[in-house]
Amino acid sequence: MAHTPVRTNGSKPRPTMSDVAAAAGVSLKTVSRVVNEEPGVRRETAEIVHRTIAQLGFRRNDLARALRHGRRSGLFGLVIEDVSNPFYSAIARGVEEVTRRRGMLAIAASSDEDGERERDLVRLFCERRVDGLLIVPASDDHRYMLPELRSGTRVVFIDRPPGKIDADVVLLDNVGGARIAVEHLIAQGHRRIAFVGDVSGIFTTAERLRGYRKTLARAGLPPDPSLIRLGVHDAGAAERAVYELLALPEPPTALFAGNNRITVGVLRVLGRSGFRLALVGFDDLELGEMLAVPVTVVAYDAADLGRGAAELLAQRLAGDDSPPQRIVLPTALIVRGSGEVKP
Amino acid sequence: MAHTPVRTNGSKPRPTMSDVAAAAGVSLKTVSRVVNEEPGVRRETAEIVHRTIAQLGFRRNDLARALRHGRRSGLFGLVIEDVSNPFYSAIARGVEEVTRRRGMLAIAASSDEDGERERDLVRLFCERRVDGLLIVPASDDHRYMLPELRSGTRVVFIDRPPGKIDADVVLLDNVGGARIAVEHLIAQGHRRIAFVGDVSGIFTTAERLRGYRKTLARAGLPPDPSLIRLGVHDAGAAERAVYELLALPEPPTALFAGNNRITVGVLRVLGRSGFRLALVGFDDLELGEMLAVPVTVVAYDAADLGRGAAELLAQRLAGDDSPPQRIVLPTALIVRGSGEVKP
DNA sequence: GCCGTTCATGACAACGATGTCATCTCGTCG
DNA sequence: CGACGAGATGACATCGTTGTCATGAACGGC
Repeated sequence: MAHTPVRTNGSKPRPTMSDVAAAAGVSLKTVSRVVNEEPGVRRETAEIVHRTIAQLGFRRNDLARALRHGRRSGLFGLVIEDVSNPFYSAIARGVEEVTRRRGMLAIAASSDEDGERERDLVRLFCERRVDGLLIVPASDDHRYMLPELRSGTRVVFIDRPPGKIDADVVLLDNVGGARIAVEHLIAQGHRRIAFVGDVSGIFTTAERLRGYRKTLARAGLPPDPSLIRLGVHDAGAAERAVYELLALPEPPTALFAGNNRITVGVLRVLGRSGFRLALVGFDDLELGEMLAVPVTVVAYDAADLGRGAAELLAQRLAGDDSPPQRIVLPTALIVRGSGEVKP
Repeated sequence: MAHTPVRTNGSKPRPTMSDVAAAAGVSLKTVSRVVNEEPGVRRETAEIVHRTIAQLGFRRNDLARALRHGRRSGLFGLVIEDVSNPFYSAIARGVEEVTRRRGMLAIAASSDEDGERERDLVRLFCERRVDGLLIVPASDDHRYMLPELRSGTRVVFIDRPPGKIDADVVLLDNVGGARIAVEHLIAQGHRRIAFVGDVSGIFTTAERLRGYRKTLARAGLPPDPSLIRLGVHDAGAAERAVYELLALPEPPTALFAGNNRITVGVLRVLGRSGFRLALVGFDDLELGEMLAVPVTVVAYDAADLGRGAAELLAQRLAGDDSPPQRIVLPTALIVRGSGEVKP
């Protein structure tokens, strides 16, 4: 335990360029030149300055630096539902990969699906003069950020399109994902395929439902409203929905779960009750292959959402003023067993 | 080069307090007073200013604000291994809960277990003048940050103690967790209990190994070096280690897995081979109860690590200069089945 | 009616960095 | 030998905000 003691109370203020200049016997501007590796400083002078910097432990103040007119803060602001949710933290990771390459940083914060919190975060981020915003929408009206956009702060939306404004957005192919899921179940011979989804007001739910309906129609299967359960918000509600479906006069033989929480609820019922029911879920599950019922899912690369959005944002900041883009990322079916149960 | 502000499109620059002052026909300082809700402004005047602010879409510039001497940036810097890893993102969530309550924000970034990257991030954070740092160590020598600490930037370490400096740290009770795991296996009647762990140089591995050894000794069970496998870094290596253990002349009847990656590897072997082997893992697994082999684990609240560390950091910034603390958070056994297999 | 007090407001410097421009010192060429 | 250009360096304003102090008006007490 031969530790160097941390001296915290007698904390000297951070040295500034002026301090370095004084100690090195040069002018402030010369220090600035050395720090920024600008030309026009004699090698010897630069060395002296470098030594002094190391000796004083000088660190350039990026706050002051960004203050000068036209300078950028080098920050992206990321608003997601919950930083601890694997889907969103994967997005954050994707964003970080882009910011890291550019020597930037990202501030992430959770909106917890609260529109007001989203607005608060946007305000906080703008007060810190982030160069751009990346937002997974929690509110359905984004006109409140028009003044920010006019002031040059750029924004790219992720996973859901913005409400009432036109802006860049990076989405998953929700319709296509639903299509491959339902087509897979149809190919196994199923004719009565149920859909359990979250509140239909949520963009992703609506799109997945749309894909489900379209695919059934294209296969010539008659739509049956009793097989569609919406407003299912958590695993518990999903369990109840499944029991209701199984209690129908003509129960479904297959089920398409609209997101991972619902898939978990369905799996609980299947694990407990021993019902035979084919299942394909949207969103991959960690350890999906090691579950008691290995689950077939529609998967995608969530980090790509973050990467794509951050790249687009960077492109916008670099001056790209083309019309707003809508980027759609592909989904793929991962076959593990639960979706291959025959009717 | 003429001074050309970087402005991406035809966007107007953000209005400043001066702009508001001019438009409202008052002085800059009066606007400042209104914005900061300082006393000494007539209600009427304040109203005019508020209207002008709304009309121009003024947002106070926190960069400029933080520049004034002694002001805080209102930012915490969080260095974790990987923002997309559930353990670390839970920590980030805990930190966010604290910063949110205080109107602050946190910048999180991933060190990817790279000591050099950790130093880079600390440098970046300090250049942005974060008020404090929260670090899950990736390097084993933190003397490099002594100058920062002397300048008043506070730091709290998470999950692993710092190297070669003395500072606050919030840890899990690794020894205690190992103890309850091994005691549980002993209580089931096991006498040959193996330990599979990561590189022994990692603090958490060393502590868990220590707890394992101590508990065996206290139970009067002879230590057997052949039952200890270290340097196991991923699930694949864990699989191989388990096969080796099972091939011993006197194979173990129970196994304590040092972390979640190892637990996954062990579960794969158990799922495939049908071996009977009791298993307790350190770290909970998502959907642990729904796995083919429901897994008994040593669990804890990772968010508490973040919360505790952030609270402590805030306390330090508020002026607490007491000696460095070591906070140890409890762990608990979650019994699900895999640990209750009899010898 | 004068003076001291309070209250509202404003002028100005400072924070730490960078952009602009001036100055100063050489070596070199005519 | 003197003018000149190039390279090195520095003085100073500036970014947007807040802290300090000054100013000016209104007001009450004597």
